Amino acid sequence: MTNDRDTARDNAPRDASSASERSRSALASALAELGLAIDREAIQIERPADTAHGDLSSNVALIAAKQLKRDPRELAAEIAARVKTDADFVDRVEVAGPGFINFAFSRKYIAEQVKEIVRLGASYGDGDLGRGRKVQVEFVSANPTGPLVIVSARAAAIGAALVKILRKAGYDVQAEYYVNDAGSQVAKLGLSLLARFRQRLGEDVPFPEEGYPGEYLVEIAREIPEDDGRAWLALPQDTAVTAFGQAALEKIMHMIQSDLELFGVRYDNFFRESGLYADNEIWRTLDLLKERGVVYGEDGAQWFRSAELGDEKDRVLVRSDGSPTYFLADAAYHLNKLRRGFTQAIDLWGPDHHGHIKRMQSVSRVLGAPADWPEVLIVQWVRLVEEGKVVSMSKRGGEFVTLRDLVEDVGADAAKFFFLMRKTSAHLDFNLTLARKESDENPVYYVQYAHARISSVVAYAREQGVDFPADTSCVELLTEAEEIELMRKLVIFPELIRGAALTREPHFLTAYAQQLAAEFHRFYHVCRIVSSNRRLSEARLLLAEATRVVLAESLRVLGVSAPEKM
RNA sequence: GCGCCCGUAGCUCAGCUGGAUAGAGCACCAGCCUCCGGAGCUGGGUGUCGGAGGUUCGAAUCCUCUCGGGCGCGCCA
Repeated sequence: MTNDRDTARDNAPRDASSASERSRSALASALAELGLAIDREAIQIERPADTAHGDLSSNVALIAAKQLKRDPRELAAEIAARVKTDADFVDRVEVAGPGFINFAFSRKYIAEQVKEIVRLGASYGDGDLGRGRKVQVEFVSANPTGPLVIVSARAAAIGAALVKILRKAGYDVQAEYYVNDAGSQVAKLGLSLLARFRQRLGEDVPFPEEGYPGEYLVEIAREIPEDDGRAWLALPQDTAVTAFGQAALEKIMHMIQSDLELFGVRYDNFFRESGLYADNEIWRTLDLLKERGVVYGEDGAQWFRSAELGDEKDRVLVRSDGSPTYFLADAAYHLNKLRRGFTQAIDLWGPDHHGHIKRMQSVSRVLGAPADWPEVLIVQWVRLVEEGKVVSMSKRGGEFVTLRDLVEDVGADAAKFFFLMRKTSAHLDFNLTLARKESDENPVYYVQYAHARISSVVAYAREQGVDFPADTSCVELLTEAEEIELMRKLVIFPELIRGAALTREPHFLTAYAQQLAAEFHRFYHVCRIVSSNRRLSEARLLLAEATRVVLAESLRVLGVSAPEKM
């Protein structure tokens, strides 16, 4: 998946005061002094994996050495000698390894960041990457033919997290659910419910072969007022099926919405496919495609020339019986999105739909969309694993393990956190045994525990008369290795949000939350927060609070609660 | 046959768009509470990064081929 559309060539502004920009500027001046013409944006700044290599690192000397045919270490030394930095920012610039130039933040700089976190609170890490651009994330959009199942639960967790991450990164985001309430499955649903209703009346009727056999339709049949149902049965067959289909649809959509609510996932909009028919948007979309010369008739059907646009073959838009395909409806839907002004539409689809990406992008392109619009993320399958063994997801009567079953089993927090631990495109083994555990083995509790522990310590400190000081200069007293490591972990949070937004990958945040919790526990174990040394106590309290702020914000974007007590 | 995703420690997976000595959790073993929450901390790793070539100063990462697993290729949605 291309996810670099917001990188340098997109000219996304960066905070000039950010650490990487300050380092970039220092390197750019040094390079200019040496008469080396290197584009400022080509200077790569990265965060070394090993903290012994400093806080920021640049490989610019390695790149330049190649062009100049020079020894990289020698060149790096020349550049490093000319790098001018403020002692309030960096106190060490070193050459290491094959020719990296490493920057180590000064204690003062790191202390400033900690104060900044406490001052800003939840808005710490908010970025301007999106510059307020309108983007849409469409996710789940499961057909309203039954309750939400596990793969939809994963999509719900990922979509909701993505929405929050993108908002934090400065995008104007809309969360949308596309309701397929117009296709042939509504007729199947109608036939199924009609049969269930007649069965409820005691009639011995067979269940339709193509129907939805789930138990939920038996329950829905029971909920229909008997007089209504009988009246529908008296209608001509087609009309009766439609009536039952509509009734089933509304009940099921209601069920889906309450499942999503139970899971803590909110949408800004539920977009109904049927609206595209009511307003004739389907046919106007077809007309537009015809105008653009990409439609032809064959065998009585209307075809889209997708093969010429990168798809495997041409696709049917209108069947020979005159009815539109799902593909045409989807094209109309995406045209509708485009007209709503989204600079990017991010669609989360199941892996069984990956073959549709090319045709959806090419038809959108013809309708005026930019390249890679929509951007489709494939949410890979989930397997449930219990006691080391794969659990069958299907239950008796053609039902599947639902989102509701999962939430009732392990809780919404654990479910979401586990779904977000892997990258979206990777298969996920959901360890039910581990997710159920309320102990240290469970990563969700590990992170939440750190948050609760800090909340408790802050309360204890206040009881002891230690509170956040007005004069925060005491933070510079924090010099223990565990304190420094914790602070270093805290200050990368804004970059982490930016990275997760760019790559559309929430799993960076679950990993980060675990690492931050671990750094805090280490710090807590070694450094007593409330002690007889008042200034030091205040400093450590500020550090604990900064950690709490960042943990809470990480959990918030993941959709997981940050409890003060457990 | 063609296309997409995935092969990294016993298991489940990270690896930040090509960097420095490949990491984490789980499991297993051994330790640590007179003290702010022990749901915690510390120590313990002989990995053909599926395999083979290639590009590069540098490859788990990019390219080609190949083996294995999943999914898809409908006038269904």
